[in-house]
Amino acid sequence: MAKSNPPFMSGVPELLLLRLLQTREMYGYELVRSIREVTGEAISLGEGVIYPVLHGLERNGSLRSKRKPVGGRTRVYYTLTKKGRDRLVKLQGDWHRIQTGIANALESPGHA
Amino acid sequence: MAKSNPPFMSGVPELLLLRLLQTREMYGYELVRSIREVTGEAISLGEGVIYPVLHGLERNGSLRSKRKPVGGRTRVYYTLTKKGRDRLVKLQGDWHRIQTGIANALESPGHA
DNA sequence: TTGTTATACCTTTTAGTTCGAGGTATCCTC
DNA sequence: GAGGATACCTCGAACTAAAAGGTATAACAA
Repeated sequence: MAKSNPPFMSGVPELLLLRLLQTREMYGYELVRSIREVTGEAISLGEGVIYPVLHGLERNGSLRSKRKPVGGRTRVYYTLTKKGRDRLVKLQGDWHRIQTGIANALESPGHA
Repeated sequence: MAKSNPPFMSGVPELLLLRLLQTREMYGYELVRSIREVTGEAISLGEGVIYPVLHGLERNGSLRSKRKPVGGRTRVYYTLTKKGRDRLVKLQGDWHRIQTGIANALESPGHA
């Protein structure tokens, strides 16, 4: 891994993409900006992260894409498939579990 | 990365170790079990993860170690240094930020 | 006393992610 | 016509964590 956005993420890009696409279809460049907004600037993922993940999700059947020409440029819009929705539910559950586990660890006694 | 404990962790081992050592000094093998307990089984980190992180933290001055022979075996106890305490504060802040950002992303509208 | 489980340390290999930088091309504004 | 924003993409480097393997002592059971 590398060093910005501080650590603590792995699978997070995937989770965020699926979550955003649950609301409506979106294209890559748009998703890059959306992630910054939606997370209140807490998380910022570059195109070099987003596109590969998008392609991977499409390859494994979680997403479907369709190209739309918009004013000379082409946008590639992504939509969730059934499999993608299932995957999202799973990841949300995982995240919740981990997040709760860490919260427990951080709260316990020892603010000595 | 790999695939168990589900994803979503990176820097998490370090955070948990520092947090546990904030309470009291502990040795490696003990930390491995403690992490399972404290996180309510949500997170399980093997020795292959813990020891290297411990050594890294000591190398960079976040931890100090001392060997104690206990009934024939030797235990290596770790304690937080000033630098380690600072590091913990930083990581907790990072975690909080990320965690909040993701919570925002997951809650927003779109439960369509 | 032999075998197994638990304690306790450790390293190496492998697999996987993310980041950053770079690359192309169109459109719009100044 | 230059520069910035839009829009797609790929590759290489850096880093992580996971899994598996390795040593050795202690404790307990068969």
